[in-house]
Amino acid sequence: MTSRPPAERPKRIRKPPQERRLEIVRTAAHIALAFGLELVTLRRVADELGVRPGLIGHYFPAADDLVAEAFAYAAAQERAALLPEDEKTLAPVDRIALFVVRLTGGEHIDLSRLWLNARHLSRFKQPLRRAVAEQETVTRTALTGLIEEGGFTTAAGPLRAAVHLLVAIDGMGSYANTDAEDGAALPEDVELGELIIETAELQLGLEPGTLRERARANGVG
Amino acid sequence: MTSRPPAERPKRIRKPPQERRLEIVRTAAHIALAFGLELVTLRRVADELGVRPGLIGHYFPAADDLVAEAFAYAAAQERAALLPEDEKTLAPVDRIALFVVRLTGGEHIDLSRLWLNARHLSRFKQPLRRAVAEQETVTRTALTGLIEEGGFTTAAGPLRAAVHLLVAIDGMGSYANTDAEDGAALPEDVELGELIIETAELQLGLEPGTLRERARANGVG
DNA sequence: ACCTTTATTGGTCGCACACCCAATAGCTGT
DNA sequence: ACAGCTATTGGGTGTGCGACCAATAAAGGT
Repeated sequence: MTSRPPAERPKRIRKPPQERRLEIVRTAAHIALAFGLELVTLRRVADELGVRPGLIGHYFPAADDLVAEAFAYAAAQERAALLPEDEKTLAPVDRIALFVVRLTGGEHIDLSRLWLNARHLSRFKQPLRRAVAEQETVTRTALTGLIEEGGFTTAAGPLRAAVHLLVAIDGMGSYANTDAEDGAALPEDVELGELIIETAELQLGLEPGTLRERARANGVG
Repeated sequence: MTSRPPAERPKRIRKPPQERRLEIVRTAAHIALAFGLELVTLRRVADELGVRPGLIGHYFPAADDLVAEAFAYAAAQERAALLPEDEKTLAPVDRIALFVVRLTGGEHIDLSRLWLNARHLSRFKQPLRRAVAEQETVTRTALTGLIEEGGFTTAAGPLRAAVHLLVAIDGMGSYANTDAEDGAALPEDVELGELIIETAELQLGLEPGTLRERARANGVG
């Protein structure tokens, strides 16, 4: 028993660049969601993927670009889940209802964390700042379009109504890392999600309760 | 000329612990405001202060505590600037007007950045999370008190009105790092500060324009 | 079958960080 | 004037990071 099996050379798996690249971005997005964008590091992604760090550096010579792409990937997925393409047949009020109710449902807490993360980190990383601005614009445009299309009675036009709502959503997201144990940030009878829905109904000139009702009618909530 | 002047021993200045400690926290708060909380590091603070890193470690054996105190210090100063003690004689509506108008005036952009920074970083640092919750509570309590005292006609009580407003403010703060160059995050005719003031007036049952007017009447704006 | 291309490895370098510890020197009370 | 306390220094350890590079091996074209 003097000879050990020869150190098990890791079989080298070579993939088409496009595929490998996607794999890397997906993994990075997963890390970003679960642990935060600052942990999207060449080493970390490589570990998760079972390859060597140098390989990640080969695809992303500047690590900041990977961070930005990871965020963009996750954010795009999120939007697809909140405003699915296959719901385009629904009335605007229904789509908005689903959007808001899903968003405040509590399952998107990790997404809120990610956005908060990105908004802060974009202070230091220009590529990420760019990606955040892009994702913002896409969502704002989509929401503004829905409001226009729905013919709501807004106080100052669809765009401003959309921004009002998005600001409220980001405000709620600011509390995503607040732990109830650390001094009870909010009295428990104040539910942030409720406030967002109130804001939406206020901005769109809807009767209180309309959005939840529309969402429930479409099987959410 | 073989002998150089003996390497100029840095004169060792010994200060009373309390004073030194305050000095350290002040310096840390300054760094946090100017460069971000992640740059509040033992080395960095020591450099700024002209001492050796070990000294900072002597006062703050856990670096996270310094970060938390730096934030708390800056946040407390901010509140003192937005809701000064010596304005307690003013009517609640005036104090709230000054609070909101000062906040949206654009000079507090670095404070918004700091809050965003802290809200995100508190995900990883428990002492900071605690400090954020504390500062939040103090501000919310003060604002709720003002709303109560002012006898406004709120839709759902002073606390909820206060939270509505604070969420909107945090939402605006989310955009503190958005650079106009990176894809024009917002159409320029949408002024976030305006939206906050609108929200405040809406939540407090005030005529549009009231808050700016009250602020101007008190010499701000 | 060989040859070119390049995806992938393995390792190095320099940097910044928190944390720890022994030696030193300024201050205070006696 | 002296002694004790401790604020302050100087240096060392270990970690994780991005960037860089030469060597290697898998795939594809001819």
